[in-house]
Amino acid sequence: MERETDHDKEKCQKQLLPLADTMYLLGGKWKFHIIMALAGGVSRFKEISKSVEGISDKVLSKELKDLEINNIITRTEIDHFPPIVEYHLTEHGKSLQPVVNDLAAWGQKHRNKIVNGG
Amino acid sequence: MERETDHDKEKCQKQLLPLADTMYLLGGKWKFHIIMALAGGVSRFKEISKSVEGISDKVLSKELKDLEINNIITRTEIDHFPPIVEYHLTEHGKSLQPVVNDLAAWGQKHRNKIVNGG
DNA sequence: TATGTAGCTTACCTGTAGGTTAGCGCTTAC
DNA sequence: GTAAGCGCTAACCTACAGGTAAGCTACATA
Repeated sequence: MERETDHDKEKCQKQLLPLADTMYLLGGKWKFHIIMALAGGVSRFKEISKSVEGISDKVLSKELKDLEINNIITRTEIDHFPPIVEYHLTEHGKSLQPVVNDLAAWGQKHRNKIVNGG
Repeated sequence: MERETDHDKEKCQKQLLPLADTMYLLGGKWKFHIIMALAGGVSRFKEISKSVEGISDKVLSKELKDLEINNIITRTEIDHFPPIVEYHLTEHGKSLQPVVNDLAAWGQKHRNKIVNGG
């Protein structure tokens, strides 16, 4: 019954919570788009909304809030009229980069598998 | 305007599709639980449903179908009464392991950051 | 005869992510 | 005076993921 190769049930169980966190945090339709826009040097609200095609102001605003709460981005208001608000990736946010790359790489491989009828 | 460090907008755009695929494939409430159950040596429907606490038959059945379509698992019917069906990770499915580990590791780090008020 | 079994499927219901539209404060530009 | 601009927010609606409950096959046991 406990005949597993290099697998440890406890360890797996423990992975599930942080995994769920991550998936929740990065899930949804827009998170990656936004993160990548920010990674690409875009920083102001309208710039992001232009860069992330199709997103509405409301949703963008909400997603940015989510990301800020989770310490992925910072929000800086500059006292000015019309308002200026800048968003930037935190170090923690930047640490997502390799994970995202791996995910994308796997996704690419997966795409080929499926398309080529693997 | 094109002043980016090691960042390439095109590359990012190209990442978004496979990224979306992956997130769609692994997203939802149960996929990881199921994959981990299978990775842990569990293979029959009822075993999985017991191992993945809280999942309903209907949802498990649907998720397994999804995973099969996406070539993450195989489904083998054994002619028998009562029916016996075995599910196993494919090589492709197993190749998710490192990605999942990275994701979980980042999630763990993230959890600490947030909990410790990073 | 009734009940339990494995692996589903069908029908139905609910919660929520995300879409649409509108409007706010406050200034400059026509 | 009125229109446009930025960064939101509020009100509303829809689609879909996922939950619950029941039923199917065909045999085995009580």
